[in-house]
Amino acid sequence: MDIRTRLISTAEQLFDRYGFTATGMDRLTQAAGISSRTLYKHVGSKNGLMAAVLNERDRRFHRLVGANSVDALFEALETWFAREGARGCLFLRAWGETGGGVPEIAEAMARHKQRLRQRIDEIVVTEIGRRDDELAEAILLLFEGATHAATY
Amino acid sequence: MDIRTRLISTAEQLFDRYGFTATGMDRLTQAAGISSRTLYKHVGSKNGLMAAVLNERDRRFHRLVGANSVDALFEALETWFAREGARGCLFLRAWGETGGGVPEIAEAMARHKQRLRQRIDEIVVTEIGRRDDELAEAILLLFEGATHAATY
DNA sequence: GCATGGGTAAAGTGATCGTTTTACATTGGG
DNA sequence: CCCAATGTAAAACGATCACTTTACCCATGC
Repeated sequence: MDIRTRLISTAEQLFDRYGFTATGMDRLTQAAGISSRTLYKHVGSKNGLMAAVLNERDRRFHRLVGANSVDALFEALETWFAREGARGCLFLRAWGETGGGVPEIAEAMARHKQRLRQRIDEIVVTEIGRRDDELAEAILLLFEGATHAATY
Repeated sequence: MDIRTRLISTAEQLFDRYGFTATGMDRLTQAAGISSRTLYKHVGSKNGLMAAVLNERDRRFHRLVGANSVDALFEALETWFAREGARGCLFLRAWGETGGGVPEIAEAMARHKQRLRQRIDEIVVTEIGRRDDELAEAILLLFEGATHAATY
């Protein structure tokens, strides 16, 4: 596997499982099996790594959630939980742990949520044949609620 | 104001605003205007402080959410946001930042979520005159969804 | 045939972490 | 009157933080 891919995938697991701030770079390099020098050549900084992890997760998320029905959307979410566990939205968690003060992370989170909302808008259109902002909002709330309630 | 109260209320604000792990004890003692020795006499450790903050927040939360209609429940939530801002569920955030590995924190979070569910069960009974687990679950999802979607 | 790019290992940077310790004020009750 | 409780200020604790540096290895390609 490509070094950068392995790094980001390892980091995603550790960040998700133990938290961003609580996960140190030493633990990260050791788990990924690379030297710290290589890590910094690839992602520049811890914040850079966090942003890279989020952006990669966003791509993977939207690959899974490509369905065009509400049922399929929530089935995809359950598949995600079964595969990777449910510990809340990693984007919100990253944003919260950094106090919203890291631009690259705040942007990654904003982009992700915007795309999620767009995806739901599209699903609503294919389901009922027209836009419906209130319906889309309700589905978004249920989706977000399921994401977080699944942790307990 | 009582020292312990001031400490816990200050800590709640800083934890909420900047994250638990990212908030150091120096910053905390300085903001609360007490010495670190006094802090440790009162709460024992940082984990103890986090648990104390969560338990105090749980009490405050249920004092606000004492309503007995669904509308009043969500109005209370909006009041909460207006007063303190919306940065996601502080219990889930604490649990996530500690990887679920601190018993006092995991228990505080479990207790809070259990009480929330009970509160919703009671509201359902007063609204429709009988228990309805599926309805309660749906309301819980919407509540959890609103809590987190309000951050963006 | 050797320069170059991409990797490793490991020590070192200064800062900051949570926590404890030392030494000293203040204050209320027996 | 003094003892015990409760507070402060400030230094010190070792550990760990994110990150950089030094020195070296090894392949690939001109």
